[in-house]
Amino acid sequence: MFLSSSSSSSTRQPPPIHLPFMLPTSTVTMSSHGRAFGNRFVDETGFLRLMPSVEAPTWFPSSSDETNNNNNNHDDEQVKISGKRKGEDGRVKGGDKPEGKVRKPRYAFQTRSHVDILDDGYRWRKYGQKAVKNNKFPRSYYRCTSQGCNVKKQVQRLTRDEGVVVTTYEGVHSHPIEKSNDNFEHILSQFQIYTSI
DNA sequence: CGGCTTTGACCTGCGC
DNA sequence: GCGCAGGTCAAAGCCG
Repeated sequence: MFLSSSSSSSTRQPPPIHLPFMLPTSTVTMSSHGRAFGNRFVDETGFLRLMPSVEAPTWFPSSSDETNNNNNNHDDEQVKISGKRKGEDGRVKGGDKPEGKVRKPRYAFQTRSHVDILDDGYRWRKYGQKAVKNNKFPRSYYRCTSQGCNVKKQVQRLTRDEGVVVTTYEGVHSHPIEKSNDNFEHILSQFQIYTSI
């Protein structure tokens, strides 16, 4: 089908970009080892910036989408919340897990890079890929491989700006980060290298 | 051989 | 009610 840029198939993983943040529990202070980014994470010119959804956690209320039109300043290529389903027979299909109606908060941000996989220090397993309407790049779905950790993330590249990757996290890790990655300066410099090409 | 990716099928919610 | 789009499952295949 469609390959999402250089990252797929032939060789397993391209050199990943390391993102040392921990998932926030309530608001959006992304932090890594005590280092807070706040929402001045970077911007337009830049490599990394928070999506509006991040700054407004009410983006995904428990009951489907009643408020998802509040913050519709995402582009047409927004990361859209939807999909809700009740499992029957305990089998889960489509949508997300049947953990009642409580939807886990999602946090989305953009990065400018030519690789899709942002290595945030956790181990992820890909469980799906879907073509998205109005987007020539597919969206990839990942789940944290750590036992008992239900965190998921979606990765999608924008059609309009192929250099931009939108990553959406859902849930909070229930375990410590698996790889050590502090040195955020180094990481930022990586982004600069990527963007300045 | 185990872990991971790929990919088609399936399920659900939403809009018309 | 129907069709579409998004999200997940699971079998098969690949790779280290």
